[in-house]
Amino acid sequence: MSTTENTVSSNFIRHIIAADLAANKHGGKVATRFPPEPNGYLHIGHAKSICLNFTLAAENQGGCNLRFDDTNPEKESVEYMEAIERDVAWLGFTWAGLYHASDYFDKLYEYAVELIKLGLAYVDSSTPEQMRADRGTLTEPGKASADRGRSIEENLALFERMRSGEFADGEYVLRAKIDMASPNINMRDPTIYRIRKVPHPNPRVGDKWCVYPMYDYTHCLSDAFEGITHSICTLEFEDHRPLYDWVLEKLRHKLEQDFPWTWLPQQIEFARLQLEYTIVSKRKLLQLVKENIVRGWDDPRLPTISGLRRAGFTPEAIRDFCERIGVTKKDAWIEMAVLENCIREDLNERALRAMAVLRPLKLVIENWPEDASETYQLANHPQKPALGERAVTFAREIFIEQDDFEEHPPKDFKRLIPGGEVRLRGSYVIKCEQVIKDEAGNVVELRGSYDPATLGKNPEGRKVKGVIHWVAAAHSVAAEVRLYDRLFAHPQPDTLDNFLDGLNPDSLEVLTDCRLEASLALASPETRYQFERVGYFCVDAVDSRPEALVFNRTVTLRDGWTR
RNA sequence: UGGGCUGUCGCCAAGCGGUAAGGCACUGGAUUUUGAUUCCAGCAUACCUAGGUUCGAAUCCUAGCAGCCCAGCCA
Repeated sequence: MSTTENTVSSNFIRHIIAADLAANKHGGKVATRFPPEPNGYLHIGHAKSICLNFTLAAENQGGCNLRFDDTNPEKESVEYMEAIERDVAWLGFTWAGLYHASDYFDKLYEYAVELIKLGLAYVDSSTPEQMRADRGTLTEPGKASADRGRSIEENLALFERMRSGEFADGEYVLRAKIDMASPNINMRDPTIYRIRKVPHPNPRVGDKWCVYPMYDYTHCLSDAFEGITHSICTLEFEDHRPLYDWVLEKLRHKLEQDFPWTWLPQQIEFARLQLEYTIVSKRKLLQLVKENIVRGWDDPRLPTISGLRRAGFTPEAIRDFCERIGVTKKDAWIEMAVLENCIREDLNERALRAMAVLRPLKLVIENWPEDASETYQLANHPQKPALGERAVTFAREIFIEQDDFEEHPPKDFKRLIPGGEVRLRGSYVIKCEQVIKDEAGNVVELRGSYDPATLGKNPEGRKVKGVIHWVAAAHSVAAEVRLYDRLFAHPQPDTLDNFLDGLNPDSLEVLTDCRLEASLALASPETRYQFERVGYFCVDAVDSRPEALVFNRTVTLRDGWTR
């Protein structure tokens, strides 16, 4: 009956969960987790996973954990962990529990010992080179290492010595004993523990360990420890699912002993987000930051959560985007227009309007008295009176946008031309009487007149089509405005041999001579506005100061007029 | 050519044997003191291809074709 319900699109994971619930598979429970490795900042691709995991749990009265997948201390740091927590919270989600895979190291070790006792894991002294050679190829089976037949007792002793620090990095590894001839390379006796004599960033771990478990071994068990029902990850882990299930199945008896109330989790894979004209790879993002190609992880040109936030995106827009793009197993490239539409739609509703002249051109209203001024109360939002009004003052000398005057206008140009009339937004209709140029022929100033009969009403006997924004010179404040454009000129920089070749050389233009209407003088950091006829802007959270305002362009307004 | 996965409008995406939802983009037109917003209209006889089963197939079967992922002591 309702015509306003937002049609939440179905997806294959929702189907799976519905079926599991119907079959009472996990005692009617749904528990998920978002498991980032703290080796970089979160980006829009993570947002897709975050939204998926948290909403799936919430839709089914379940919880979603935030779990740091911190099993590789060489790449991870607390700085990243803190940034991740901040970003997930900013997106609007509350985790049921906050965990670290590293907090499971004791248990994980104990389970590894169990695997050895079961004859399902062995300590191998092969070098990385030897292991690679023994692994075989995509079409040929692998060969067994000489250590594969080591006795359980010997494996137990060696693993204990690995743990106690007797061996150097790389001297030994612990491997699962599965099948060197498996067509699935992940099953050819994967390494599950390696020696790394480095401290761990988790303060509760510190330098306690010098052997660290690998992802495949750690992840499935961590899921089981936490009672996760649906372990959602991206497509590249599809080939790892048999290993995920193998570990759980072999250790099932121990899990059932330690967690008698729980169940074995199931891994479900979906396609990761691919967004045109940008990059969502932590490695490449890190490179852009390290090489100073951008100004940090929160550079507004980056698709990081912190970059989007600084650019002026709202959590609501990002969540809306994640819902709209859907969840499937198909490699898909999302057009940037979808993201842009989401933020425009949100900001159109909530951003207060204001006038800002980005590239000022002086216009003197010659029939307006020297020292007179007039103040209007203009609506903060044309469709929402409830959002109030602000005062805007008009005077003899004003600034208009350079783009809004054309000496030789193209066809259908609706703005100001020599001898032509245009409406000043919220004020009078004015006419351009004279164009003043410098020696080089550049237009440096305009002289004009206003029609006193046009305030709040249309002139009689003629139509004035154009409306332009303006600011009174003496009633405006200076500001720096940063115009951001897509970071890459190439739609799929990821597919290039060197993704840096796809960079857009004009991704940032800094305008230092902008004039804003006076009401903006008090704008506080992170406040978002629509500069009428120009776009949505946000006060920069890092560099803006009351006496030196800095605005970032979030996105332009749609422009149906093709220049 | 080993294994795993995918193929519905320009880009996403519903659909699960009963005769192609929706969003973005695009194109018209209306309203508008933002060339914005809003509104209204249009936009796949067609679902990778070819066969087959069926009264009926995007949905089932068979054979192809195309694309993506995997040989870290990364995740």
